[in-house]
Amino acid sequence: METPIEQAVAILRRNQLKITKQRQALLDYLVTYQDHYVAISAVDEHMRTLFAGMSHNTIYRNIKEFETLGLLELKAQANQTLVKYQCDFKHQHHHHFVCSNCGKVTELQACPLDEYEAQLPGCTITGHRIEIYGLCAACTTKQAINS
Amino acid sequence: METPIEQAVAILRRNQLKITKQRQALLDYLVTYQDHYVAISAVDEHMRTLFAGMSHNTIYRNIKEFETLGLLELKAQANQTLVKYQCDFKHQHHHHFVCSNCGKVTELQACPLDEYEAQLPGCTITGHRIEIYGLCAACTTKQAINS
DNA sequence: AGACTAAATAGTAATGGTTATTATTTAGTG
DNA sequence: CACTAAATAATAACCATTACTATTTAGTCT
Repeated sequence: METPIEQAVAILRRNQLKITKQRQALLDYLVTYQDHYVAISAVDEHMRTLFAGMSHNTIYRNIKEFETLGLLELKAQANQTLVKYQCDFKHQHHHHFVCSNCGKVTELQACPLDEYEAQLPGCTITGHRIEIYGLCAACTTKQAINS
Repeated sequence: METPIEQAVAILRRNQLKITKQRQALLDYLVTYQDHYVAISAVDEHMRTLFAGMSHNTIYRNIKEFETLGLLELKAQANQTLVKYQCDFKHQHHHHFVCSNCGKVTELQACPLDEYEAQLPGCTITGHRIEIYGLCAACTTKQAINS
């Protein structure tokens, strides 16, 4: 039974990337956010307090590399980019519900792409993104109590 | 038969916003992109060549105001924000197909929200976004010819 | 174990989209 | 025409991200 980090390290090796302390530290941190999006700049700040002397460049570069390997998922937001650990190495197709209070991500089943495809004759579909926003069950309950 | 700009101006008045030269110029420009997303920074650059002395602040502030009025639609992208004129003042619910070559936006019918809602017991859904990417019919044809 | 080499990193500075600040101007109103 | 709140111009600042380059290091080969 491989841990997520062991799986990730295996993927790095498979792609001839060196297993540096910095990359391991990054993975260790990101794996704690498997189902939440975090701002890359917050990851940057955190890593640089943990390891004084770690360079911005290293963090941003590795996050991008990890994304191309499928280890992470990136998402553009106003003024910054969010990152989430991608535990699903099989790349199963799914979509997301994102809690706007705590940031928790829930995977959703079902995909209506076929229905839309029928509305786009002659077009070439290369990708799509479906995202639902709101409060997760826990945050919905909390909100009800505090009001 | 009101033009889109007349409609927009009416909305500004209705919200006690002043009809300035700058706002009119912005609307005039944005209305030419009714079905395409443009980078706000590109709008900024364009407006400042057309009207020397127009301030960044004025452009960004007004675009945000227009968005809250429902005149525009904003979309976060890596490193910048895109804007699209929202001609649909009735706020009919729909989703988008975006051509990644020419930027053309096609509105799509149908929304699978109900299906997803059933997967989120106890949650509060506040919004959602569905976007499909690819090449529009015209760009698909062009690509076929050039290859 | 030691040497080698390409890859990775640190340290620093720059970039660029966006926002803040404040004095000045202006649209709408009476 | 005068008045006033709102809007703008002209900066400068902010801050996430990227660029640059000298130095270090992981992996490999003896």
